[in-house]
Amino acid sequence: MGAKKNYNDILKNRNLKVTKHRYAILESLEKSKLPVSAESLYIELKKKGISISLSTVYRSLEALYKKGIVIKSILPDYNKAVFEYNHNEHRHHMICIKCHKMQPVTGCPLEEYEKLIESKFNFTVKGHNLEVYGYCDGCESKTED
Amino acid sequence: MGAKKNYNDILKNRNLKVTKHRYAILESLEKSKLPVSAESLYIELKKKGISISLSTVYRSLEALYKKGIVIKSILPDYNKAVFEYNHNEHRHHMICIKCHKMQPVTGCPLEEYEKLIESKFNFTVKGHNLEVYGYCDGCESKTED
DNA sequence: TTTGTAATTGGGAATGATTCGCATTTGCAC
DNA sequence: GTGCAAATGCGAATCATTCCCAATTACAAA
Repeated sequence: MGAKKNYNDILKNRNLKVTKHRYAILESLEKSKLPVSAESLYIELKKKGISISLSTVYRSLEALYKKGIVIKSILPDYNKAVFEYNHNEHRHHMICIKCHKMQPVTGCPLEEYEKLIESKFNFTVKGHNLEVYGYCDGCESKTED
Repeated sequence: MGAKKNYNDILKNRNLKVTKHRYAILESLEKSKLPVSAESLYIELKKKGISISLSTVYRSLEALYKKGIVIKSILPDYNKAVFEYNHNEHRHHMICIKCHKMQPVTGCPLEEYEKLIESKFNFTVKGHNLEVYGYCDGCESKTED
Protein backbone atom coordinates (compact mmCIF):
# COMPACT_ATOMS: atom_id res chain seq x y z
CA MET A 1 0.00 0.00 0.00
CA GLY A 2 2.95 2.31 -0.43
CA ALA A 3 3.42 5.13 2.03
CA LYS A 4 2.06 5.44 5.52
CA LYS A 5 -1.69 5.99 5.75
CA ASN A 6 -2.87 9.37 6.77
CA TYR A 7 -5.34 8.70 9.52
CA ASN A 8 -5.47 12.40 10.27
CA ASP A 9 -7.14 13.10 6.97
CA ILE A 10 -9.51 10.20 7.33
CA LEU A 11 -10.67 11.55 10.67
CA LYS A 12 -10.80 15.19 9.64
CA ASN A 13 -12.77 14.41 6.52
CA ARG A 14 -15.48 12.93 8.67
CA ASN A 15 -15.53 15.70 11.27
CA LEU A 16 -13.80 13.67 13.93
CA LYS A 17 -11.07 15.32 15.90
CA VAL A 18 -7.65 13.79 15.65
CA THR A 19 -6.56 12.34 18.95
CA LYS A 20 -3.73 10.00 19.76
CA HIS A 21 -6.25 7.41 20.86
CA ARG A 22 -8.14 7.37 17.61
CA TYR A 23 -4.90 7.33 15.74
CA ALA A 24 -3.67 4.35 17.71
CA ILE A 25 -6.97 2.54 17.29
CA LEU A 26 -6.96 2.98 13.54
CA GLU A 27 -3.38 1.90 13.33
CA SER A 28 -4.07 -1.22 15.32
CA LEU A 29 -7.19 -2.09 13.38
CA GLU A 30 -5.61 -1.61 10.03
CA LYS A 31 -2.75 -3.88 10.90
CA SER A 32 -4.99 -6.57 12.31
CA LYS A 33 -5.78 -9.43 9.98
CA LEU A 34 -8.88 -10.35 11.94
CA PRO A 35 -11.74 -8.41 13.48
CA VAL A 36 -11.20 -7.66 17.16
CA SER A 37 -13.44 -6.98 20.11
CA ALA A 38 -13.34 -3.69 21.99
CA GLU A 39 -11.80 -5.38 24.96
CA SER A 40 -9.04 -7.18 23.11
CA LEU A 41 -8.19 -3.97 21.32
CA TYR A 42 -8.05 -2.26 24.71
CA ILE A 43 -5.65 -4.87 26.01
CA GLU A 44 -3.51 -4.62 22.92
CA LEU A 45 -3.25 -0.85 23.24
CA LYS A 46 -2.33 -1.15 26.89
CA LYS A 47 0.43 -3.58 26.00
CA LYS A 48 1.82 -1.04 23.60
CA GLY A 49 2.07 1.36 26.52
CA ILE A 50 -0.83 3.55 25.43
CA SER A 51 -2.84 5.00 28.29
CA ILE A 52 -6.49 4.70 27.42
CA SER A 53 -9.72 3.74 29.12
CA LEU A 54 -12.08 1.04 27.99
CA SER A 55 -14.87 3.61 27.65
CA THR A 56 -12.79 5.50 25.17
CA VAL A 57 -12.17 2.40 23.14
CA TYR A 58 -15.90 1.75 22.95
CA ARG A 59 -16.70 5.33 22.14
CA SER A 60 -14.05 5.65 19.50
CA LEU A 61 -15.02 2.42 17.82
CA GLU A 62 -18.64 3.47 17.77
CA ALA A 63 -17.76 6.85 16.30
CA LEU A 64 -15.58 5.23 13.66
CA TYR A 65 -18.30 2.74 12.90
CA LYS A 66 -20.93 5.44 12.51
CA LYS A 67 -18.70 7.18 10.02
CA GLY A 68 -18.07 4.04 8.04
CA ILE A 69 -14.37 3.97 8.84
CA VAL A 70 -14.62 0.65 10.59
CA ILE A 71 -16.97 -2.29 10.20
CA LYS A 72 -18.86 -3.66 13.18
CA SER A 73 -20.41 -7.08 13.42
CA ILE A 74 -21.86 -9.32 16.07
CA LEU A 75 -21.86 -13.08 15.76
CA PRO A 76 -24.82 -15.01 17.15
CA ASP A 77 -22.59 -17.48 19.01
CA TYR A 78 -20.12 -15.01 20.38
CA ASN A 79 -22.17 -12.37 21.93
CA LYS A 80 -20.00 -9.35 21.52
CA ALA A 81 -19.20 -6.93 18.78
CA VAL A 82 -16.05 -7.17 16.72
CA PHE A 83 -14.54 -4.40 14.67
CA GLU A 84 -12.28 -4.24 11.68
CA TYR A 85 -10.77 -1.56 9.52
CA ASN A 86 -12.95 -0.84 6.52
CA HIS A 87 -10.60 -1.38 3.63
CA ASN A 88 -13.34 -0.51 1.20
CA GLU A 89 -12.36 -3.51 -0.78
CA HIS A 90 -15.46 -5.21 0.35
CA ARG A 91 -14.31 -8.32 2.02
CA HIS A 92 -16.51 -10.84 3.72
CA HIS A 93 -15.65 -13.50 6.24
CA MET A 94 -15.66 -17.20 6.83
CA ILE A 95 -16.48 -17.91 10.45
CA CYS A 96 -15.68 -21.21 12.08
CA ILE A 97 -18.57 -22.60 14.09
CA LYS A 98 -16.17 -24.33 16.46
CA CYS A 99 -13.28 -22.01 17.16
CA HIS A 100 -14.93 -18.73 16.07
CA LYS A 101 -12.00 -17.76 13.95
CA MET A 102 -12.90 -15.25 11.26
CA GLN A 103 -10.96 -15.24 8.05
CA PRO A 104 -11.47 -12.63 5.37
CA VAL A 105 -12.48 -13.53 1.83
CA THR A 106 -12.24 -11.00 -0.92
CA GLY A 107 -14.69 -10.93 -3.77
CA CYS A 108 -18.38 -10.25 -3.45
CA PRO A 109 -21.16 -11.72 -5.53
CA LEU A 110 -23.83 -9.24 -4.56
CA GLU A 111 -23.88 -6.30 -6.92
CA GLU A 112 -26.65 -7.70 -9.06
CA TYR A 113 -28.64 -8.77 -6.06
CA GLU A 114 -28.60 -5.28 -4.60
CA LYS A 115 -29.87 -3.78 -7.81
CA LEU A 116 -32.66 -6.31 -7.86
CA ILE A 117 -33.72 -5.41 -4.35
CA GLU A 118 -33.63 -1.70 -5.04
CA SER A 119 -35.91 -1.94 -8.00
CA LYS A 120 -38.21 -4.57 -6.57
CA PHE A 121 -38.83 -3.09 -3.11
CA ASN A 122 -38.11 0.60 -3.38
CA PHE A 123 -35.41 0.12 -0.79
CA THR A 124 -32.27 2.25 -0.97
CA VAL A 125 -29.39 -0.11 -0.43
CA LYS A 126 -26.48 1.34 1.52
CA GLY A 127 -24.53 -1.79 2.22
CA HIS A 128 -24.75 -5.37 3.28
CA ASN A 129 -23.37 -7.93 5.60
CA LEU A 130 -22.37 -11.40 4.52
CA GLU A 131 -20.80 -14.06 6.63
CA VAL A 132 -20.23 -17.65 5.71
CA TYR A 133 -20.37 -20.23 8.50
CA GLY A 134 -18.76 -23.63 8.64
CA TYR A 135 -15.76 -25.56 9.83
CA CYS A 136 -12.32 -24.21 9.25
CA ASP A 137 -9.37 -26.25 8.20
CA GLY A 138 -8.33 -27.08 11.75
CA CYS A 139 -11.77 -27.89 13.11
CA GLU A 140 -12.96 -29.79 10.10
CA SER A 141 -13.01 -33.31 11.40
CA LYS A 142 -14.26 -32.89 14.91
CA THR A 143 -17.58 -34.10 16.27
CA GLU A 144 -20.66 -31.97 16.38
CA ASP A 145 -24.24 -31.57 17.68
CA MET B 1 -48.13 -25.05 3.34
CA GLY B 2 -51.37 -27.03 3.36
CA ALA B 3 -52.16 -28.76 6.64
CA LYS B 4 -51.10 -27.73 10.09
CA LYS B 5 -47.40 -28.07 10.79
CA ASN B 6 -46.37 -30.82 13.06
CA TYR B 7 -44.06 -29.16 15.54
CA ASN B 8 -44.01 -32.34 17.59
CA ASP B 9 -42.15 -34.16 14.88
CA ILE B 10 -39.79 -31.29 14.28
CA LEU B 11 -38.84 -31.30 17.94
CA LYS B 12 -38.65 -35.06 18.32
CA ASN B 13 -36.51 -35.43 15.26
CA ARG B 14 -33.93 -33.21 16.85
CA ASN B 15 -34.04 -34.84 20.27
CA LEU B 16 -35.89 -32.02 21.92
CA LYS B 17 -38.75 -32.87 24.21
CA VAL B 18 -42.15 -31.62 23.22
CA THR B 19 -43.47 -29.08 25.68
CA LYS B 20 -46.32 -26.65 25.42
CA HIS B 21 -43.85 -23.80 25.66
CA ARG B 22 -41.77 -24.91 22.73
CA TYR B 23 -44.89 -25.61 20.79
CA ALA B 24 -46.22 -22.14 21.46
CA ILE B 25 -42.89 -20.54 20.60
CA LEU B 26 -42.67 -22.33 17.28
CA GLU B 27 -46.24 -21.47 16.47
CA SER B 28 -45.65 -17.82 17.24
CA LEU B 29 -42.42 -17.68 15.31
CA GLU B 30 -43.79 -19.36 12.26
CA LYS B 31 -46.68 -16.97 12.08
CA SER B 32 -44.51 -13.92 12.53
CA LYS B 33 -43.57 -12.10 9.38
CA LEU B 34 -40.60 -10.47 11.04
CA PRO B 35 -37.84 -11.66 13.35
CA VAL B 36 -38.61 -11.02 17.02
CA SER B 37 -36.55 -10.54 20.15
CA ALA B 38 -36.79 -12.91 23.09
CA GLU B 39 -38.51 -10.29 25.13
CA SER B 40 -41.13 -9.33 22.60
CA LEU B 41 -41.89 -12.99 22.05
CA TYR B 42 -42.24 -13.36 25.81
CA ILE B 43 -44.70 -10.49 25.92
CA GLU B 44 -46.66 -11.89 23.03
CA LEU B 45 -46.96 -15.28 24.67
CA LYS B 46 -48.10 -13.70 27.91
CA LYS B 47 -50.78 -11.80 26.02
CA LYS B 48 -52.03 -15.07 24.64
CA GLY B 49 -52.47 -16.24 28.20
CA ILE B 50 -49.52 -18.62 28.18
CA SER B 51 -47.71 -18.91 31.46
CA ILE B 52 -43.99 -18.88 30.78
CA SER B 53 -40.87 -17.30 32.19
CA LEU B 54 -38.43 -15.16 30.29
CA SER B 55 -35.64 -17.61 31.06
CA THR B 56 -37.57 -20.33 29.34
CA VAL B 57 -38.05 -18.19 26.29
CA TYR B 58 -34.32 -17.59 26.11
CA ARG B 59 -33.48 -21.21 26.73
CA SER B 60 -35.96 -22.50 24.21
CA LEU B 61 -34.90 -20.10 21.53
CA GLU B 62 -31.28 -21.03 22.08
CA ALA B 63 -32.09 -24.73 21.88
CA LEU B 64 -34.11 -24.23 18.70
CA TYR B 65 -31.34 -22.14 17.25
CA LYS B 66 -28.69 -24.74 18.03
CA LYS B 67 -30.77 -27.32 16.21
CA GLY B 68 -31.26 -25.11 13.20
CA ILE B 69 -35.01 -24.82 13.70
CA VAL B 70 -34.83 -21.10 14.14
CA ILE B 71 -32.45 -18.46 12.84
CA LYS B 72 -30.75 -16.07 15.23
CA SER B 73 -29.18 -12.78 14.29
CA ILE B 74 -27.88 -9.69 16.01
CA LEU B 75 -27.83 -6.32 14.33
CA PRO B 76 -24.93 -3.98 15.05
CA ASP B 77 -27.21 -1.02 15.76
CA TYR B 78 -29.81 -2.82 17.79
CA ASN B 79 -27.90 -4.68 20.34
CA LYS B 80 -30.08 -7.68 20.95
CA ALA B 81 -30.72 -10.96 19.26
CA VAL B 82 -33.74 -11.55 17.07
CA PHE B 83 -35.14 -14.91 16.08
CA GLU B 84 -37.22 -16.16 13.23
CA TYR B 85 -38.60 -19.49 12.12
CA ASN B 86 -36.26 -21.22 9.71
CA HIS B 87 -38.44 -21.83 6.70
CA ASN B 88 -35.56 -23.49 4.92
CA GLU B 89 -36.47 -21.50 1.91
CA HIS B 90 -33.43 -19.44 2.48
CA ARG B 91 -34.66 -15.96 2.84
CA HIS B 92 -32.53 -12.96 3.62
CA HIS B 93 -33.51 -9.56 4.94
CA MET B 94 -33.47 -5.91 4.13
CA ILE B 95 -32.86 -3.90 7.28
CA CYS B 96 -33.71 -0.25 7.51
CA ILE B 97 -30.93 1.83 9.03
CA LYS B 98 -33.46 4.28 10.45
CA CYS B 99 -36.44 2.36 11.78
CA HIS B 100 -34.76 -1.06 12.09
CA LYS B 101 -37.57 -2.78 10.30
CA MET B 102 -36.53 -6.10 8.77
CA GLN B 103 -38.26 -7.33 5.67
CA PRO B 104 -37.63 -10.72 4.17
CA VAL B 105 -36.38 -11.17 0.63
CA THR B 106 -36.47 -14.54 -1.01
CA GLY B 107 -33.86 -15.60 -3.48
CA CYS B 108 -30.21 -16.11 -2.71
CA PRO B 109 -27.28 -15.48 -5.00
CA LEU B 110 -24.72 -17.41 -3.02
CA GLU B 111 -24.55 -21.02 -4.13
CA GLU B 112 -21.65 -20.47 -6.45
CA TYR B 113 -19.83 -18.35 -3.94
CA GLU B 114 -20.00 -21.06 -1.31
CA LYS B 115 -18.54 -23.61 -3.66
CA LEU B 116 -15.74 -21.24 -4.48
CA ILE B 117 -14.91 -20.77 -0.81
CA GLU B 118 -14.99 -24.49 -0.10
CA SER B 119 -12.52 -25.30 -2.81
CA LYS B 120 -10.28 -22.32 -2.29
CA PHE B 121 -9.91 -22.40 1.50
CA ASN B 122 -10.63 -25.95 2.57
CA PHE B 123 -13.49 -24.59 4.64
CA THR B 124 -16.64 -26.69 5.04
CA VAL B 125 -19.53 -24.32 4.50
CA LYS B 126 -22.56 -24.98 6.66
CA GLY B 127 -24.52 -21.83 6.05
CA HIS B 128 -24.34 -18.12 5.73
CA ASN B 129 -25.83 -14.90 6.86
CA LEU B 130 -26.71 -12.08 4.52
CA GLU B 131 -28.39 -8.84 5.41
CA VAL B 132 -28.85 -5.84 3.20
CA TYR B 133 -28.83 -2.42 4.84
CA GLY B 134 -30.39 0.76 3.64
CA TYR B 135 -33.44 2.97 3.82
CA CYS B 136 -36.88 1.46 3.55
CA ASP B 137 -39.72 2.95 1.65
CA GLY B 138 -40.98 5.01 4.56
CA CYS B 139 -37.60 6.30 5.76
CA GLU B 140 -36.20 6.96 2.34
CA SER B 141 -36.20 10.72 2.22
CA LYS B 142 -35.10 11.66 5.71
CA THR B 143 -31.85 13.35 6.63
CA GLU B 144 -28.69 11.57 7.50
CA ASP B 145 -25.06 12.19 8.43
C1' DT C 1 0.96 32.14 20.41
C1' DT C 2 -2.92 32.60 23.26
C1' DT C 3 -7.75 31.98 24.16
C1' DG C 4 -12.47 30.05 24.14
C1' DT C 5 -15.30 26.42 23.49
C1' DA C 6 -17.01 22.19 22.10
C1' DA C 7 -15.43 17.56 21.67
C1' DT C 8 -13.03 13.95 23.96
C1' DT C 9 -11.59 11.33 27.81
C1' DG C 10 -11.23 8.61 32.51
C1' DG C 11 -13.08 6.01 35.65
C1' DG C 12 -16.59 4.25 37.97
C1' DA C 13 -21.44 3.47 38.30
C1' DA C 14 -25.60 2.12 35.81
C1' DT C 15 -27.96 -0.44 32.36
C1' DG C 16 -29.87 -4.09 30.00
C1' DA C 17 -29.72 -8.37 27.58
C1' DT C 18 -28.64 -12.86 28.54
C1' DT C 19 -27.21 -16.77 31.49
C1' DC C 20 -26.94 -19.40 35.65
C1' DG C 21 -28.23 -22.01 40.04
C1' DC C 22 -31.15 -24.79 42.09
C1' DA C 23 -35.40 -26.58 43.63
C1' DT C 24 -39.60 -28.21 41.35
C1' DT C 25 -42.14 -30.03 37.60
C1' DT C 26 -42.77 -32.48 33.37
C1' DG C 27 -42.06 -35.57 29.27
C1' DC C 28 -41.60 -39.96 27.97
C1' DA C 29 -39.22 -44.59 27.73
C1' DC C 30 -39.79 -48.80 30.00
C1' DG D 1 -47.46 -46.29 36.79
C1' DT D 2 -42.41 -45.46 37.76
C1' DG D 3 -37.98 -43.33 37.31
C1' DC D 4 -34.92 -40.29 35.54
C1' DA D 5 -33.21 -36.93 32.57
C1' DA D 6 -34.73 -32.77 30.57
C1' DA D 7 -37.27 -28.59 31.05
C1' DT D 8 -38.99 -24.85 33.84
C1' DG D 9 -39.54 -20.75 37.20
C1' DC D 10 -37.72 -17.25 39.45
C1' DG D 11 -34.35 -14.59 41.23
C1' DA D 12 -29.55 -13.67 41.34
C1' DA D 13 -25.38 -13.21 38.74
C1' DT D 14 -22.79 -12.01 34.65
C1' DC D 15 -20.88 -9.42 31.23
C1' DA D 16 -20.71 -6.32 27.33
C1' DT D 17 -21.80 -1.85 26.64
C1' DT D 18 -23.40 2.82 27.84
C1' DC D 19 -23.84 6.69 30.78
C1' DC D 20 -22.45 10.48 33.99
C1' DC D 21 -19.76 14.24 35.02
C1' DA D 22 -15.61 16.51 36.05
C1' DA D 23 -11.10 17.21 33.90
C1' DT D 24 -8.51 17.47 29.71
C1' DT D 25 -7.59 18.33 24.91
C1' DA D 26 -8.07 19.69 19.93
C1' DC D 27 -8.28 23.28 17.10
C1' DA D 28 -10.57 27.55 15.12
C1' DA D 29 -10.24 32.26 15.54
C1' DA D 30 -8.04 36.20 17.37
